[in-house]
Parts: sequence; structure tokens; C-alpha cells
Amino acid sequence: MTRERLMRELIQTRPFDPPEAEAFFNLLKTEEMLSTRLAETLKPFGLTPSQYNALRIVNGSGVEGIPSLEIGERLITRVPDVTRMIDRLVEKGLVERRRSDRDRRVVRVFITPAGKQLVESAVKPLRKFQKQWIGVLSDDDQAELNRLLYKLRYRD
Amino acid sequence: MTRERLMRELIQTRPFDPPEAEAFFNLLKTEEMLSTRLAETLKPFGLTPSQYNALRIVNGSGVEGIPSLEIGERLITRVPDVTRMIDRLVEKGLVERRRSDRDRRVVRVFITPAGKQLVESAVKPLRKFQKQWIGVLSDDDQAELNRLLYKLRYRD
DNA sequence: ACACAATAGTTGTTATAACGTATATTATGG
DNA sequence: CCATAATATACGTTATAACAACTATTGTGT
Repeated sequence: MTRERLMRELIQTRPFDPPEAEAFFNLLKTEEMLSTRLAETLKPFGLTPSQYNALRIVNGSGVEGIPSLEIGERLITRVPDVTRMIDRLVEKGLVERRRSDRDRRVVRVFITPAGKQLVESAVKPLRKFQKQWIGVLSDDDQAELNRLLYKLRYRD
Repeated sequence: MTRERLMRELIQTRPFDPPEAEAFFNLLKTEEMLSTRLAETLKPFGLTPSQYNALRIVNGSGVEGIPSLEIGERLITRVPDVTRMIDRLVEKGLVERRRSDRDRRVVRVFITPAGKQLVESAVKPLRKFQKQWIGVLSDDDQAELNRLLYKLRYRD
């Protein structure tokens, strides 16, 4: 029984109190497992998950580039220090930064050829990662998981 | 429809590719939301979630204390630097450290009265947090979420 | 008994999380 | 037009994530 397994992992002898704790701990542990696996997948590319996510966003913006602020808004998980993350991508030669002529507060970020190449080279391993780890669930189970997670988030 | 809502959040126009990405992103975003809320709940106690988790573990070990290594093994989410986390709890006067006489490699960690008190004062707010956020799901939905998360983790 | 392997904790280090402050620029309202 | 508020990015700082190397201690095999 899987609850016993989680309790064994946590070396917990008493029932979850409140019962909601079980789902919460499960979420924490499952996310951690997947995030760790993701980081391992991206490590050979010299990127953290957030860096790759940002690079993908910049790449998708095409020749127009994208403002820093918008990168931050579009990242899957929050990055409180977008500036320095972009610093590090600039150092790696994967993006370039240019102040906008129209609004001097704004810095637009552009993908470099090296950045574009790196994004593209990681697409397949990333796809494989997702199929491998999430694919253990059937389509129906995935749909159900999505429904539950949306409910948790949007509280409809 | 909630998929459109996630896509709007991610400013994504094309379908999830692979479809597994949707569940993966949902997991990331849901965990982040809950972790952020948890951190906010514990902030008034001057503790991060991992610190509180560690304190709970030490508190549960009673007068015998618990070895550092075991704390690390029992934490819900991995802490790669248990030593320094315990340093910080020691600084806060919440735990004490003593080298074991039986095996000089081992440091046992003991709760202090202040630590015990802090653990206990946070129990109710934490319980409330869990009921409030996870409780949006029915018991059946929670059971289903657990089933899916166990499946993802244990891949049975 | 002794050499080496394994173990537990610590330390050094870099990257990132996270908050708050600083600076420059633009928007707004009178 | 001008003062102030709002906005975007950058910077200062502390805590933590994370890895690897180090030190001391114990376990193991010969």
C-alpha cells in the first residue's frame, strides 16, 4: 500500500494529520523527483531548467527579442532575479541584451545563433524526458491529474 | 477551459508538445504555488519550510536526539547541506548539537525548550494551511491525486 | 595488527532564491 | 509645464541549493 510507503519514507508512525498532509507531501516529493530528473537531463547542455525555459522563451520571440520583464512573466516557475539570470545567459553567449529605443527603461533580449542551436539540441532529450516520466500515466490519468491540479490552483 | 488558461499563462499558442508537458507544467506550477503559501505561513515563525520540517523531526526524536544524517534522510524535500541548516537552527537557539560518545563521527541533534515551543506554536497554522489549500479537493479527489502521484513516483 | 574502504560531518565554493533598495525613465494629473 | 507616481532594470545582501573536497572516525578484510 502506497501510503505506508510514504510513511516509511518519512519514518512516520501515526496517520497523516490532517489527512490533507498526505497529498501535500506527495506533491512536494513528486515535484522534487521530477525537477531533479529534469535538471539532470539539462545538465549536459550546461543549463538549469529555468535557464532553458528562459532561452526557449527568448528563442520563441524571434528577431524582435523580448523585454526582460516579459521573460519573467512567462517563466513556468518564478525567477525573482531575472536580471542576473540573463546576465549568466549573456556570459554564455546564448543571448544578447539591447536597450529599447522606444522606452529607455526596457531591455530587450535576443537569442544568439549559439543560443538557438542549444535550444534546438535540447528539444528532443526534453521531449523524451517528459514522455518517459509523465508517460507512466495513461492519457486518462494525465487528464485526471490535470483536472485535480487545475482545481488546486484555480480553486474553481 | 483550464488548458487554455495554462496556455494563456505561458503565452503559448501551440498545443502542448508532447501532451505530457501539460501535466508536468501543472505539477511545477501547483507545487510552486503551495510552497510559496507554505513559506508565507511559516515566515512569522522565522522559519523556512525545511527548517520547520527539520525541527519537527528533531522534536519527534525526544530526549535521545537524532543524528544529522538521519535528519537529512527524513526530510520531505532534500536538503543537500544539512550541516549548515542545523548551524542556523543552533544559532536560533532551537536545537543543540552533541557529538556521540559511541561513535565520534556522529553528531546528535536535540530540541531545546525554545525549539519545542516553536514547533508546537506552528502546528495549528500549518494544519490550517493544509486544510485550506488541499481541502479544496474532496476526499475522493485527494485519494485520486495521491494515487496518481504515487504512480508517478513509484511507477508501479 | 594494519592498510584500506566506508561513513559522518564539515568546509569551500558557485549558482540561485529572495527580498529590498537604488537608479533611470516614462506616465499621470494638476 | 512640472511634480510626483509608476515602471523597468540593476544592484546589494543574506539564505539556501548543490557539488565536491576535506577531515576524522569506524568498519572490514587479510
